[in-house]
Amino acid sequence: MEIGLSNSFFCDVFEIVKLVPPGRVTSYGAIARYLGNAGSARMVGWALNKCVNEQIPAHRVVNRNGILSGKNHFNYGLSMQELLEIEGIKIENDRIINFDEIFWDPMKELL
DNA sequence: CGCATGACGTGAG
DNA sequence: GCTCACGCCATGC
Repeated sequence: MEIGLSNSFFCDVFEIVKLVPPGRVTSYGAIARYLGNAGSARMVGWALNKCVNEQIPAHRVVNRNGILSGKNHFNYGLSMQELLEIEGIKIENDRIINFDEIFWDPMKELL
């Protein structure tokens, strides 16, 4: 499995996602901005898609609306919603209820 | 090489 | 507050 792009960005995304505490979630844009790729949030999602490793809690990463946009690609056996609910996150209609409360911003937390 | 698509986000109307 | 349009970078055809 060879990665045809800068491993820095790739690895950084994984690092951030791994650093996300249980019961908390972050957004693609937040990660992208933290990595200096503000506006290129798509690259974050793209990276996660390539990441496909159970070691990466990608279920803690959602879009800015707190919607499980990538639940379709998140086929690890359990649904994205299931995993999030296990961590105590309430979800309804593929959307995080208290998204504002459990939101974890790397810029603010890791700063 | 150009066009369309995608786990997104921001700006304008 | 919501909808439409554009930008972003990489991949696929």
